Amino acid sequence: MRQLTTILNKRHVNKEMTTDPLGSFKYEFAHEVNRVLSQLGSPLSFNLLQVARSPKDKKSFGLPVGFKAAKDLNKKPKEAAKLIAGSIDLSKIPYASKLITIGGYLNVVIERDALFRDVLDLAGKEELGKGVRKNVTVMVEHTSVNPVHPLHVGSGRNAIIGDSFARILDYLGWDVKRHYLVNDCNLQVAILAAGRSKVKKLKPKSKKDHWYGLIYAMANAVLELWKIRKGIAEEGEPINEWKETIERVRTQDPQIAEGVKEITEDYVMDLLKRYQRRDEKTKLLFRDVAESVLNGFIETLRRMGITYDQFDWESELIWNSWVLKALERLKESGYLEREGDAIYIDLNRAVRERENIRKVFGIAKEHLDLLISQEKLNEIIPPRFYLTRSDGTWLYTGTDVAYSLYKISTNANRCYNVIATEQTLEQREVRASLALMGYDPNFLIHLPYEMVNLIGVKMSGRRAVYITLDDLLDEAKRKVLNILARRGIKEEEEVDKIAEKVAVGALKYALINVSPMKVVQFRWERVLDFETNSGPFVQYSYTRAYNILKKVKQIPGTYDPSKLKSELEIELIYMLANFPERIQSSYLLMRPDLISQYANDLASLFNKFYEGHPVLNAPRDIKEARIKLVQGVKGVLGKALDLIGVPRPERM
RNA sequence: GGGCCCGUAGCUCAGCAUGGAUAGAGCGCCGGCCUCCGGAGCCGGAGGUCGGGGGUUCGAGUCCCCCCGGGCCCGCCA
Repeated sequence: MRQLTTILNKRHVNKEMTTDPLGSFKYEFAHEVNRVLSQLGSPLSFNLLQVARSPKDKKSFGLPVGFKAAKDLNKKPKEAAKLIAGSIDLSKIPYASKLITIGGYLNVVIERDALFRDVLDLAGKEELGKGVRKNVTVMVEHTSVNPVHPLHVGSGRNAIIGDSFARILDYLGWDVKRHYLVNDCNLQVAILAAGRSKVKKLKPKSKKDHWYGLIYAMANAVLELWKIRKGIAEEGEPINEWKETIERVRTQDPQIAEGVKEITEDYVMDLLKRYQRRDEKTKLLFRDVAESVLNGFIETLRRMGITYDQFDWESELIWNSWVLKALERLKESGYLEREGDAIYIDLNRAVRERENIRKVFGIAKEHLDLLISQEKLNEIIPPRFYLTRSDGTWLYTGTDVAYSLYKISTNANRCYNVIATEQTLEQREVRASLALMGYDPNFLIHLPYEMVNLIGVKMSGRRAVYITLDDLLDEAKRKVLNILARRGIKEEEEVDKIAEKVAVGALKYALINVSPMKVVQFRWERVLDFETNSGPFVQYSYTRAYNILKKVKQIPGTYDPSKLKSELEIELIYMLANFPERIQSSYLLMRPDLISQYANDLASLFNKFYEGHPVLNAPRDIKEARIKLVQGVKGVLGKALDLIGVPRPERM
């Protein structure tokens, strides 16, 4: 966390401050206070985040310097604040007009008109909080769902968070490359391929990812039942659930239920082995399956406005010898071991011997000694990190290490991996592998998120029990169309476009608006609720601002910001002024939900303003100022929607 | 058993990186507002031992420790 503060205090170094008027005020204020404190011999220091708006007078910003410095200066809080105030040079602080002390607080009264003017200008140009182009490439890997069944709400959360985070990085000035790892070399795909091989003659009857999802469930059911008969099934594989799965598939597609039968484990493993060895016939089977499902994904994701710069195929990592390059480097490290054809990294030894590996797992030397003496090291760190199976096929872990090697060979400066929290340990193991290969493990940054809990249903891809994104989008769209019909928007083509935008907004907002570290409690109603705190609510406010501006012939060149003096107007502008800080937070904390929360708050405040503040019908001077305000709100609201990937409708 | 995460209003969630100046939204419930830029809106009301207990501090929802409850991980699955 110390690191975070350091970043925040360095923010003034680049030119971004020019797009963050309030931030530059806060920074210089804290900086000036720090200067005086050190002059007075106090080691205390403040950062810009601590500068808070005064809830008392509403027009000043303050720091609790008196309370904090009381001891150092050997004075009461009030006197300490006054003493510090005496040496503050206001000319060093932009937008500062007056210094006051309230108890132990040292407050600066802001030059409101100047601040408002700068904020509104930047907001209107949609440049508030925008970073300068850095000419540094950053990679974001997200979605990367196994191509075995359609995208459901869980995978949707990944894609939406990942896409939003990429948009935030882009706005802040990085060149973002969005990558999708197509996992086509694992057991799940092999099971699907095995199923497909049993019904070669069938042609897809529905959207391909949905259709293949049925084959996948059927293949799983048949395989598990076979395992149960052979007595090699894992515990907790109840025969009934698999029979139910077969019936579920039968009701949707009897041909699949009839066609897919008798799949053995040996058959699946053999297929996988052949594919990884690039057997041409097997390749045709796997690629056809994986590409079909992936194309279904792409269609859905595209509908949601989520696109990628590159799709990286796991199989290519094997065939183009990235896995072998990784093995070579790991061999050089001396920690690569082998047990028959199963290859693994001796993590236990690596952790004991290598400081950089301990660092990846967050274990200090002293802690390590304690763990070793208590024989508890293996409880914390799995002793072996397997990369291949004993039949020589690559595990996901192995190709993931190779993938990391590939990533670091690009010109990217770092890579965010948007991956569920359940893979935290695996992500550390991969980072450790990167370190053993001689690279900086911090190149990879795990952006973790929790799962989606479908209330009342236990989702299972293997059993074809899930809510698909396609179904959610369609259902939301139906509801929007109903509302639009009542609102009298008739042009058919436009109605469809609007409904699509609103449906997408509703779904994306519902999945992004929770902190990534919390499990989303998902209900259909949540996506279909278009009231306050929803995507459509924010979109609605946006269209209100948009349509006011549309009726304005010309945005005034000059205006008087002091005409904006009602409490709501002032609050609105301060909220706009906070946007850059919000973006910074959401970047540093890897939390796109902070943007959606902000968008909702801004929309809500704007609606209140809208209710009681005529714009077009106001007297000329007030009208000019309010138009600038509306333009600023529209700009920031629009940009916030962009950052969370929610479309901007113009009517709805 | 060990590690990580979560616990704030009936429900779903902000607020915790910055300890500070009177704990916030939405949904649901109760009651109001469409001659006026779009009512997917606005206004008002009821509703809280911030999981519990210690500690640090002038001050703790926020920091530290212990405990309780829930989730995830500890696979030659991904």
